[in-house]
Amino acid sequence: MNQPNSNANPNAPLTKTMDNIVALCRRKGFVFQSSEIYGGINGFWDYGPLGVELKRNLKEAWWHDIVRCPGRGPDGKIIDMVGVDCTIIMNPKVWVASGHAAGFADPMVDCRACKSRFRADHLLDLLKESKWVESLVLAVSENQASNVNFDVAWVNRWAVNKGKKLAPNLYIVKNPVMNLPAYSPDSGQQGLPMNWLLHLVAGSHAAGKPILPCPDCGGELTEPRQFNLMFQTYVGAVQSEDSMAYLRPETAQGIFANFKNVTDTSRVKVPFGIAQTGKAFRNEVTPRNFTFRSREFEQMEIEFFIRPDTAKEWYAYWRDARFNWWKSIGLAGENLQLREHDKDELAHYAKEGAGTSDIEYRFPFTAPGFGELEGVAHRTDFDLRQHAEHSGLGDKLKYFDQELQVKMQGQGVAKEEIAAKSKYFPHVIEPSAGADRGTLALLCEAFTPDPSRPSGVVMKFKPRLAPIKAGIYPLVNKDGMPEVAEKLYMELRGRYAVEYDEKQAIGKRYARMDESGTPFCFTIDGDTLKDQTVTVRHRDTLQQERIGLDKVGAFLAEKIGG
RNA sequence: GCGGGUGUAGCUCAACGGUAGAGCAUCAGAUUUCCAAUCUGAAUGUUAGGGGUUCGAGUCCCCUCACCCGCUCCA
Repeated sequence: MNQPNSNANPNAPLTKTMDNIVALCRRKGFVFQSSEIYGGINGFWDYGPLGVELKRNLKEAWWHDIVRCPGRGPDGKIIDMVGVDCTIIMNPKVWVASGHAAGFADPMVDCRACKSRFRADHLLDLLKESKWVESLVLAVSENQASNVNFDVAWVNRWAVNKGKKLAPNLYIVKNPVMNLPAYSPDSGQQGLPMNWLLHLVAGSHAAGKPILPCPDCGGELTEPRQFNLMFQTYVGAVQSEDSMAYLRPETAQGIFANFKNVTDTSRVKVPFGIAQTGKAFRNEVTPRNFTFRSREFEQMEIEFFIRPDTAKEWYAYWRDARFNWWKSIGLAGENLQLREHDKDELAHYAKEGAGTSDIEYRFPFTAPGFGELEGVAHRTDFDLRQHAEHSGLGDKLKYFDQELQVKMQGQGVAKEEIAAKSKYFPHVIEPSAGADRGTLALLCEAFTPDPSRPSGVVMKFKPRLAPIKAGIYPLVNKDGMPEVAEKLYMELRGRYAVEYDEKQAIGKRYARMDESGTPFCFTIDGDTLKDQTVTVRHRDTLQQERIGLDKVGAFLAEKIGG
């Protein structure tokens, strides 16, 4: 975000940089820093009067299009979708079952010499790829048949030559004349020969404990430290180990935990989806890039439950449907892309699945790269199985597919087989979107510098998403115009977010509308009083037209849609 | 967490270690006939916060916080 700030020169045209977008968000009341008057708090953001409308519009569009009016699936049938609203704090066993309690805590090590940081569980892999280790292994293996019982003299020789350049902070480079002990597989060291070699050159014998050197410089690493991304809290007034709980790191588990409740009460049948919006919390190591990586954020998640053998088609369906949805709300240009994950970046539960893809937006701070808006993943039956096991419900958590049962009965399948196959754990396609990231993408997409306008910038939100749909203004604050404008405002405000303003010159009011992204202005002028028409001012084109005073509501309904 | 940088009114910036200011924006009144118009007036600061040096600190020193950049991390 360290882009040149065009505000430094008030005469220079505004540019589409993150600094300028953040400044507009602050100035117009889209986004504020949380607890700003106390100096803020890292990784937390508030939405102001305009921002809350924008984010609500995004979430409501999602809820409307996903839960109320989902389309037809790949099977041609109307999609079955219901919603839930689960608590942020759940029984801590949920996070043991989901794997978050263990998996969200990454042990990290730091290099004391060069200050690099690594994941402790990636250390060996990083070392194998390290330049100085490559050189060392080459030097050692060139000079003997076995890399197990090598001569320590060769290691010392490497240390004073190549090692000095490649790994300046390595133990044996700093202590090249030491008498190295004879490490061998029989001396109690565990693991691969690579390990012994690394422990040897890192001076493990001197430190009295097995330590590994820094992949970058060979320096001494700190003990692994836990970086737990889960927010902890306590339930009840007394804090103790027993009362410890977590703020959810994702909303998905509330859906899985309620799977049985929903199927028992709502008459949904596989394939069907459960949708939820809500806050989630992660102690990110580095909150960065405005609201993009916040520690408190809101998700819009669907868990779509399917027969395992239909995973491919449903995965493809949701991937494309979600991509098109983001297009439909205004992220239509080249800044939106769909990216299929490579196998090696898949989450543990998705390795065997039909795939994972990200819907990504090119934010000013990621450009020319992209940042994730939504992930669509085939989660297999991992979560339901985990909850079946950890809750003790076992097979009771399985879905009973009566349609399948009837079908198999018709085919004359054996009774035992029908009993076994008609109860199963459905697989899951999970489209998981970020509401705050979506809002941020809408803000970035809308931000359009325009030197020809007094405001210098116009926020081109689609009417459906715009925080304010229309401004209703008397051209001048007299001659009966305010009365007519106020009456129109009172008629419209029950249905639409509209604004009434009678102060200052009309040009100033239009300019403010450009910055808040209001797509239409209805201006009551002298002619209105004669022929009952008003001027419509279009934000994007600056063009004006006249329509009947009684047509304004229908005009908005048509333009906003939905 | 590590390293580097930044922090003065809503914004953009001034102020030699010696009384914190300007422009724009905002608000009020007047004016008015379609794009930040004009006139008059008003409000605005614990100089990020705390401590220290000094007769005196926005300015020098230390600590904390926040933000930015790089590293790291990112189910």
